[in-house]
Amino acid sequence: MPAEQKSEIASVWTRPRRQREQLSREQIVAEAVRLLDADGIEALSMRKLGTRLDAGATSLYRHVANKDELIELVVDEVYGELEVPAATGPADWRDAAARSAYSLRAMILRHPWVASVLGQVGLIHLGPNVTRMSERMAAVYGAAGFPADETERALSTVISYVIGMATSEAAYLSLIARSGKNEQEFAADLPVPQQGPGQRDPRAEDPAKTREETFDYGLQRVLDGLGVRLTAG
Amino acid sequence: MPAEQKSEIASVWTRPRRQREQLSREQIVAEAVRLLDADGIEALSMRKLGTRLDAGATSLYRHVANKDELIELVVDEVYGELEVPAATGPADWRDAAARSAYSLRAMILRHPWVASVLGQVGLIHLGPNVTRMSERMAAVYGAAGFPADETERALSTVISYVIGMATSEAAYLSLIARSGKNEQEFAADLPVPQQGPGQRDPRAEDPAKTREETFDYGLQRVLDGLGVRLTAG
DNA sequence: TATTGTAGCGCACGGTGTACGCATACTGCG
DNA sequence: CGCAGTATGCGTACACCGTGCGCTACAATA
Repeated sequence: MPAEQKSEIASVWTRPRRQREQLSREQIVAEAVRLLDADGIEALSMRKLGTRLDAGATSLYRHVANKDELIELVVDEVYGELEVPAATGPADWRDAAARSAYSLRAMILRHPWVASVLGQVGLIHLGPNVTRMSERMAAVYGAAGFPADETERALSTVISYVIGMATSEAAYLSLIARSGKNEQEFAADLPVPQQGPGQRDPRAEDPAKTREETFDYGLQRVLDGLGVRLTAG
Repeated sequence: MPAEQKSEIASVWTRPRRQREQLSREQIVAEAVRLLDADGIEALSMRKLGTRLDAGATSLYRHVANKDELIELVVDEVYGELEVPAATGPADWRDAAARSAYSLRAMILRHPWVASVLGQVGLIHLGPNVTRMSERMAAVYGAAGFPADETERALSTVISYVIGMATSEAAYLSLIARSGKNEQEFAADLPVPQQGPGQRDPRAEDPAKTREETFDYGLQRVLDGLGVRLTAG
């Protein structure tokens, strides 16, 4: 039968389809993080991601329900980078809290796109890494000696501050990245209000350091405020 | 000539185009806010917005450079809703700061979509309302009596905290909105770890109030921490 | 070997932002 | 009043997006 023969011929021409190494969810998520880090959130499309993995766009849907779920997975992935000290006791609380806060800030600055996603993704039904980090941080604050029912609020306070500050830093850095300049050039060209023509803004010299100092200032104030509750109790 | 006649006939059939009231940037922005409040960020498209204004999608581009610029305008618009007390002096600082903070939180909860946008829009080149509010808030902190060079950082600290906390609240509320339930039902169905079967989570009774209390707790701690710098100086 | 499940993919659909050029309406001038 | 110049709205088109559907080729099982 010609039809059969034709299909045989076609299957001859169609190369025997070398064994494609299988896609996996881990692979997809890892490549998505790379793409996001390189090109930002608006550059993430299923087609581009598929191409990077030598796969068709729709193949990804065998391992991921949809794009939103992929983003949840990706957020959980980077939460896995956090370093939260083990809880010890009241003496070390402030140090451990500060380390956690710095680690969270560093993660957001390494992956500025998380900032643009945290507002849309509720952290409620997120994955194992988010859960684990939350528990570890809760343990740190639990061991600190806050009045009962306050440890959760204390933790939220610090996390909110860090996320708020780091988000605005990340947005700023994304803006710079899109402008093509580096941070110092960008800051130097920024119009600063109320300033004489001759004098330069001292902050323009090392903007990254200034950012970190601003972050640290706020963090210390927040920890000061929480510390009052500690000693009072 | 038939061609001319045809065009005349066509212009007869073509209704003389009743005077369309002009589109204006203000109108577009106001309608965009309404659409965003009603249906969230992912529902905002130029076509839908155009339809709501009885206009074609591309007509909007006469008044707005592109969608990103529209979003910047819209963000600036809602910043105009903030109520920031006039700066008076050290005695009133804490009250004024708290009022500003509450006003900012309320604005974000009224317009939960801003939370999902703050991470992408740098607040650097934003519009008159953002500028004005920033200046008013800076004045409040400037009159408080912080050591020189600290007022800006103090302000950033509080704003970061409020934005971080309100963003997570907004994400939570958006999630609920998508689920169709109301907040109380949603909270009741939420799995809460480590809890006996008989006892109910007391927070489930009035989740909105619990959220506000959590916000206030953190705000008071932050203001406490800043207050230390005040009295020390 | 025959069967059954599954990973990958081509195609298609409905949606998006927005560039372009035309037609109409308004404005300011003679 | 008449006309030129400009501003405004819009239809069309393009490239891209997320993703449902059904086909094919292979892996594992019976």
